[in-house]
Amino acid sequence: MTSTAVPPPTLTRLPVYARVLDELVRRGVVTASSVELAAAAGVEPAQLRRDLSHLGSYGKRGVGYDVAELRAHVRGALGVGRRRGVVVVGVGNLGRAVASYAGLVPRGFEVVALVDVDPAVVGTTVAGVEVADLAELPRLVVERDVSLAVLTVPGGAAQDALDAVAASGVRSVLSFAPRALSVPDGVALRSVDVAAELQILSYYLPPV
Amino acid sequence: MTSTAVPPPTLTRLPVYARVLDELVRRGVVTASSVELAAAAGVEPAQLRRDLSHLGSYGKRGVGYDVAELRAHVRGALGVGRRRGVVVVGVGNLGRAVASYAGLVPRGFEVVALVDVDPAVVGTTVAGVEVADLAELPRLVVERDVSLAVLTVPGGAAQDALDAVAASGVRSVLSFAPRALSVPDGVALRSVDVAAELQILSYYLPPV
DNA sequence: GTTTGTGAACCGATTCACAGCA
DNA sequence: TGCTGTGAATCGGTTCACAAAC
Repeated sequence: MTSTAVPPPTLTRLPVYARVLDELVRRGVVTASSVELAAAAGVEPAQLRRDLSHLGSYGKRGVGYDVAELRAHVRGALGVGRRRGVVVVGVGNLGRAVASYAGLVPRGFEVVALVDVDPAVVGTTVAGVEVADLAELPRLVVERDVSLAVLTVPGGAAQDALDAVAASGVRSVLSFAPRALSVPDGVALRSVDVAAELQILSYYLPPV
Repeated sequence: MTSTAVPPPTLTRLPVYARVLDELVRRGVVTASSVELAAAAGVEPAQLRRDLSHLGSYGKRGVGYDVAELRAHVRGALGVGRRRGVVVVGVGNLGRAVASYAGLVPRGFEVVALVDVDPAVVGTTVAGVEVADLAELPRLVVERDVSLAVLTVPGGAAQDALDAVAASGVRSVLSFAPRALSVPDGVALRSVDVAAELQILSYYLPPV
């Protein structure tokens, strides 16, 4: 099976596999079976084999997978081959935390721009990047080769922020705002809602 | 259909419905149909009706749903009827952002404890709460009635942190660490991985 | 008339189990 | 022999479409 579209559930697991393969490369492991990889990733072996089959046929029967080769293919499928510029929209506590997050660089992401609408924040420097006004966004996106946006604005500002980043040419957006957003054409949006995650976990707590 | 187990996909949508219903209550809306609710939540009407049917039968045919009543049932199903104490484990940038996040209180969550292992951080105050040593966790969980933990520790410390919160009696955990974690018995774990989200979004970017 | 709640059909992902290859 | 890749079976969620209820 060659690279036709990857099913969404598989896509969400690819970063996990990429992380596992990174670790194996770091430890100098050359070959790994689906059983070993699946155990490290926390999935079933059949699931992992099916997932990988959507990318191509990179294993050897009786042997397993070449770790370095497989990692290259997983990375290739995710499009994380090269550095990606990220703009953080909304420089509050969460925006600052994202801008300072050390886990991005090793995965190929670099926060190259920060924007906000608050004059008290614009002009300050966070994680080595000067905060610009939201109006500068279209220019920054072009000049600094921004591929992705992270929205860390209050819920009420999220739709405007999404429209603004879309208008400036960014097509992939990660939102932390607790809102259902109307997604402009051609834009890929993923959302993380911390309060919602806690509410989901509350379901499993013993009742009152 | 009465409240047997709620399917996981439905469970992830309930917080969205809760938010929509909050907004309608705020605007003084008394009744809403599945079509209206679904549009506000960004799902299909049939999906919403099926989801709600897992909670019980609270609509009136020809009329729709009583907004206040439905909200009470959704909240009840999520177990967000009353305030829940939260401990934040790991007081770095992200931990501070979570502790300061204004979106938690309106949804019934209160950060009542912060712990870290770094002596430079222990003893400082963040968002009105003094940071304690990780060793204090079992005592704090009991004394401050902690129901949920948020792990904002480096990846390498995540498994230990999870084991520690589980040992101290917390059964619901939200982790921000980019690791596959082995989950202790009886613990519900959800994970948010910001770098993984960006990698998933990278898939949709134009190739190199 | 309107709208819910739900069987039934559909669709897609997961899992099984084994043929095929190293 | 050992392990992959994948048809086939299975499982579960989504969507359709309509009878029942208001």
